[in-house]
Amino acid sequence: MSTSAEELRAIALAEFATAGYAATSLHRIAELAGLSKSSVLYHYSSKETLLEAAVSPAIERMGGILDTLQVNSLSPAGRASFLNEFVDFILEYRREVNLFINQGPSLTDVPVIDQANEVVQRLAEYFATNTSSVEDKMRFGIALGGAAYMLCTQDSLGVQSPIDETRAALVTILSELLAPIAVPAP
Amino acid sequence: MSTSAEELRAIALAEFATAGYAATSLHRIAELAGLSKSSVLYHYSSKETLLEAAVSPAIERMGGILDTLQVNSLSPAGRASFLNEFVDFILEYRREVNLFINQGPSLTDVPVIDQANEVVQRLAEYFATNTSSVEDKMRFGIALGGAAYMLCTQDSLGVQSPIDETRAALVTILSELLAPIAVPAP
DNA sequence: AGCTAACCTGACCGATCGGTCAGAAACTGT
DNA sequence: ACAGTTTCTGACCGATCGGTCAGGTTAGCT
Repeated sequence: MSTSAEELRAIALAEFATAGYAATSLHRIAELAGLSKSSVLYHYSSKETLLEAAVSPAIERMGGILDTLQVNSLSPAGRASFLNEFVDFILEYRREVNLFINQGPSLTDVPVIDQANEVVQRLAEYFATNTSSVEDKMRFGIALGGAAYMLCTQDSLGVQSPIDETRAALVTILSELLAPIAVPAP
Repeated sequence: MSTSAEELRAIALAEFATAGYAATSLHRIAELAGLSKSSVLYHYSSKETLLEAAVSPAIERMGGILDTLQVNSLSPAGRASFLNEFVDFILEYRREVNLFINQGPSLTDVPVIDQANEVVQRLAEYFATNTSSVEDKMRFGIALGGAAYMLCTQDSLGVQSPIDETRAALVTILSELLAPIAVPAP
């Protein structure tokens, strides 16, 4: 993998997440990378391929987390370790998660986005099956969408802090937010 | 105002919020309304005018709420009444808020979006000036972005409830989420 | 019926979109 | 120096974008 390819992937991810996939042109990505549009299409055979390269690592990582979740059941300790894993995930892949959350429902014709939607759906069901309460479902939605939003706009919100402090605060807030969601009796 | 104009406004708002402003074509809006693209441009002289018509009521309403806020200071009672006002606002204008939150930063060249960004900034400062804590700023971001996300995707999250129940749950969750933000001594 | 104004449309415009292709430029190992 | 591969580019294509314009259709008023 050449340096250009990896640089293009990073630029495309940032633009897709902030400006939107459909609203980001290959010309714009090329311009930011200091290349021509043709060069972008040399490294990635289509715009969709570029999107796939940008987001698939995040999908695989989250899929893996959810797989281990089915085995290691819903004990309180399992809950806490899952939350830690999830916070690490969302901190590393904040742009990807923001993209899935905001553009997933409207990009259903793109295969890789469908995979992402399925993963988000699995995550939602993990919480939804354990509660029939409307408030609890809302708690999950606010936690997921809120964390993705906040982490991608913390600059404009005046939040600037070392990542350790961000991580600790996020664990605190999400724990509190999701705590009322009932753990089923064993 | 003809029925077509109001119908176009509603359709455009829904499409702009879900698919994105840049990604939504006038042809698409016309198609959903059962009209031609030319007819859309008869009622609204440009795509930007249509966006303005779609979102300006929400901007004015939120601006009004923030104006009364500066007078009626930061007493705990004022806090609670503000939260109620804000929940009513975000329930009525959930599509508009979702649009501001997700597309505001990337549409700075559109004047009406700049107005919206200023309002969001005022709201952020209302919370930010009362706290220097990183965690508290993050609480505000999660509450704002999370509520906007959850209210616009509650269908796919399996949340279907009467609006009164949604409202009550939202007040509960946001109160809890924002409670730790310190109220300054009088 | 006749006039007016509101409403709607198809044809057309320049610009930009994603994508193709032939070939130039740069780097490699020999 | 040479050949081969990787990297990069400009010219070009059909499709779609937002927007203009001249003219057709409908409705109400006198």
